[in-house]
Amino acid sequence: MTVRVRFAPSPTGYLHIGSARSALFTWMYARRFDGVFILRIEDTDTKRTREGAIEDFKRSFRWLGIDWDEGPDVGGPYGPYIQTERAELYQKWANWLVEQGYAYRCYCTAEELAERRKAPKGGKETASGYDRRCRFLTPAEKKEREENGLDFAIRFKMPIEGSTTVPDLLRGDIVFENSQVSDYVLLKSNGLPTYHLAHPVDDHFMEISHVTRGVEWISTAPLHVNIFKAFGWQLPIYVHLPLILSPSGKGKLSKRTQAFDDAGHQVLVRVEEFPEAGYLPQALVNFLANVGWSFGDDREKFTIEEAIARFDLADINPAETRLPYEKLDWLNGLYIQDMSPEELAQALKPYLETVGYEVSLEKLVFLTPALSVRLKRLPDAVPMLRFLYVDEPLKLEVAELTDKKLQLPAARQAFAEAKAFVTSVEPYDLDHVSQGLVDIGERHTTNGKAGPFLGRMRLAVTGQKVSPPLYESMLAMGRDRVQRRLGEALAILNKPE
RNA sequence: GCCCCCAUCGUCUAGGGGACUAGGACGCCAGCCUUUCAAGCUGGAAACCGGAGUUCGAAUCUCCGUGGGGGCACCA
Repeated sequence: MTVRVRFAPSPTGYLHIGSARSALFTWMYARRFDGVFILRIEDTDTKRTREGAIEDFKRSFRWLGIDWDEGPDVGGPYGPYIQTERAELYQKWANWLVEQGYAYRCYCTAEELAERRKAPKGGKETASGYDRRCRFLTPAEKKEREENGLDFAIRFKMPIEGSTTVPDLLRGDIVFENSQVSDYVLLKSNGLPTYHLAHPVDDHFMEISHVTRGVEWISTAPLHVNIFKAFGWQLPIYVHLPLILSPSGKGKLSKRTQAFDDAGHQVLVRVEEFPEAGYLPQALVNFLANVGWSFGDDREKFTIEEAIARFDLADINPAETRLPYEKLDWLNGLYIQDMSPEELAQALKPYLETVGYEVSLEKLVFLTPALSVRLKRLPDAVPMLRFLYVDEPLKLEVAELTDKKLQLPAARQAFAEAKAFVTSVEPYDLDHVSQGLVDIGERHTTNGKAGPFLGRMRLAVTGQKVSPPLYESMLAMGRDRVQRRLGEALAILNKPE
């Protein structure tokens, strides 16, 4: 069987991280089995359609590295791929269902329906949603409504008795009592289809082999199965993908969930938020593929190609899940370490520039190797590199410049020597600077180790608790500024107590 | 309320009747290393939701609870 799968967003919002995972799984499956991945736009709710949404989706997909073989701008033999452009097709098949006795016209207005829905929900005997009243109109009543030119929607005649089995790849057969399923609207009174009609029609004519969609569709799946049966079309393989829950586990993850989880991690929901937050697409993709699916040999970090080679929809864990954001940070850090100094410097530049730093790529490339291991997200570099771009007086206490093993008189002595050393050392490079400072440190600490001194040095030179390693930082700052800084440090140390 | 789905460490997961003393990862804790912070290395705490049943044997199969989730629109 040819694998033809699709991702079908409605252009109302942005690409949700959960949808992105569903799309990723679907796409991986197509790539694994040399299938076709289709992008279809479900824009039949014209009131909710947002200008630019389609472009936003595409941008997010491109960033993630998900490409599509058929779709709005690439075309394909099964187009058009935008549902509003297929309106006639849906109308034709809706009418066919009416003619064949599988569907009927409903003249109830939206207001009437809303009013009736306010009444308490029925018990076991009643189908949810709609009471099917227009299904049983007498010929006279029907004639009267037609003559009055009433607007109508087309509803499916759901079998009232018996049961319907929905085969699901991840859960096996799911059986529903038909009485539980309402006569859903297929074609709205404005002539556009609902999802319930568009899904069978499009997925049939686009020859979709596997319908991947969220679990929220399970409850209407028996309707879909019956529509396929009425049309006499072959049922696709249904794969209802598990939902992503909010970090608290209360309800699904949405734009409205809390901004931070219990561990203080930022809860990002829209794919487009990830690049600006400093996540790498490889890391996000790796991360998403690892939630609800696992590589199989305890490996957590893998390339998308490696994952595709082993991926199967049937291996997806059907349980709902939360996103372990702290694991994303860890993975992202690993991918940052994989970048070359040049790549990382380039990637860091925009973040530094947005806060107004004047970035020299050359200096950045020099510092980047020392920096990369301590970044989880790209913008983490901004506070760490502050000392390089912001020249401000040192604000430190004496206590911060001394140590148990480097008490006040020794600290004064050591810093004085360091200042003199920095002024005179030739050449001013990594080897000489490090040797000289280690030597000074070893001579002044009580334990004869440079460590305590070098730690105070870092603080004095960068003014920061967290920074790249000392020597690299000193070289990047330049001799003059380091000298000046050490002078300030000395002044603090020499201040009368 | 009714229907449906799901259930292993805090979180993401492996496991699908015996190889389970339940494995890995993140996070957490401790130690080592160390120029702070990281990284790295070593070690540690940490789970089969409960109860029946089937079976010589159940984390794995069945049932009943419980908990969580989803659905009950002329939205998708």
